[in-house]
Amino acid sequence: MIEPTESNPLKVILADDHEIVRAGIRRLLSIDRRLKIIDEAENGQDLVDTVSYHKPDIVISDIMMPKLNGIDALKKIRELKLDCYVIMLTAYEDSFHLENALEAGADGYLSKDINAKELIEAILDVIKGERVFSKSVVRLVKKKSANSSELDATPVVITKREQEILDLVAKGKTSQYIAEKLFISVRTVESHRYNLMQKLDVSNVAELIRYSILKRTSS
Amino acid sequence: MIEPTESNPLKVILADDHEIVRAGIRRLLSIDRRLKIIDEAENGQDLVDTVSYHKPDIVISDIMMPKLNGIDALKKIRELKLDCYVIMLTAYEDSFHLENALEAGADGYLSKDINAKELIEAILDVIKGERVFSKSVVRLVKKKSANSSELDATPVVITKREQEILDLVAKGKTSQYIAEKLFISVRTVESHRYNLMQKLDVSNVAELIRYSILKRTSS
DNA sequence: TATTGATTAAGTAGTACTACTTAATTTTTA
DNA sequence: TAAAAATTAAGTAGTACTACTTAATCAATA
Repeated sequence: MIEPTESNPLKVILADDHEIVRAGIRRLLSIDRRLKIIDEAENGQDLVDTVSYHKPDIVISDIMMPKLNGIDALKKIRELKLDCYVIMLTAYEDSFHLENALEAGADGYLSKDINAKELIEAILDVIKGERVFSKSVVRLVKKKSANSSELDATPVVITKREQEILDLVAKGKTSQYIAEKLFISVRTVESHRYNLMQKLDVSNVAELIRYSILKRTSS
Repeated sequence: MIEPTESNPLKVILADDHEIVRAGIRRLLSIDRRLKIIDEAENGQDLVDTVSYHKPDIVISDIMMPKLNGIDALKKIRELKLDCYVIMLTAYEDSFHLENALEAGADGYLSKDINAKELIEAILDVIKGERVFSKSVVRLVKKKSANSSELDATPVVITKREQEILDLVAKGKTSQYIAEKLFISVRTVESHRYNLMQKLDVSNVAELIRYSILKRTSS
């Protein structure tokens, strides 16, 4: 990719199901004339279609979207060998989504907290072939790469029992309730909760729920 | 509606995005020959379409579905004056969804924990013109109708600040973190959390998040 | 059958959340 | 500008969750 210029700008496609978010990104990117948003998509299916049609240089996509989520859309884009860089822009700063995104072939994984300057820099870096992560995500990457030599890709395996407990936790049930329902000790439930959080690299029920709800939406 | 019989069974349509759930309901209803499932839908849009086409006697629908959620689908069904009873079958036992469902014109609101006998009875009751709620939901209804004479319909209003805090809570942020981010006291954040839970009639962060995520999916 | 993985459970300790009240200050609106 | 609503904040107390460890039992499988 040659250096983008005002007369030969980067072709960008945005994907997010919320008009507000798209408007926000449009706004952020509007300050740099080297970037041109050529189309937008409000779900993963639209995204795959518009990427096929427009052949953009770069895609900036949300993860949680109706019809087809961002990660599955990314997989399709890679399958179809549509040559473009893809940055996931998301509210989920956990290693579960990060890993899925990387595995699917994302070139970047940025938090929605990002500002204009950072986003534009990230795009330009990605175009140069680099991978970008927002600061808040770096620590997850570090943690992972410290444990593994290069690409460990240890898949997160949630057992049947854990899934059962996760579902109840996500419904707002207390450990006490879950214990009674499943005829096990409160301490056992707590163990499962703890193990789940370890596996998913989160530290509270809120993030646990995001995982459980998103997983359902994505599959 | 005349009494359904084996030779003249009730026409039922199911809507749920998960094949597993539909299969489960099919199973539950299969024991009563007076009920016949004539079609299924896996999202709200499909549901509206199939109801328009098939004119069923009764619809049993999930709330959280892609494309169009169950409540919005119900609204459309009512708008289109498609004459049928609608029971929401859901995992969300909170007054937020209950109220939305009732407001949209639901004839029943049942928990997914229901068993075959209860479900069949509920359907037959609804056909007689009654409204049905599963036990776990009754307490919510009671609470509401105690305060209000008949139809209070006090809308739940979440202030800007509360929304801001809800979003952070839903991201898994602690009160400590939120306080620092918004330059307010931890106790203030806790007050907002408490008020939010009161307004939404829930008692922990898990249910709070369901609300916040679902609200986003539904609007 | 020996090993691995799943499930169970408890110890210990700290942190965060939840419940409910009261009330002062802003801000908004009638 | 007075009244209402929103935001702030703290008191008090209890409950639930989170962190990390160790370990027994059971089931599957190599």
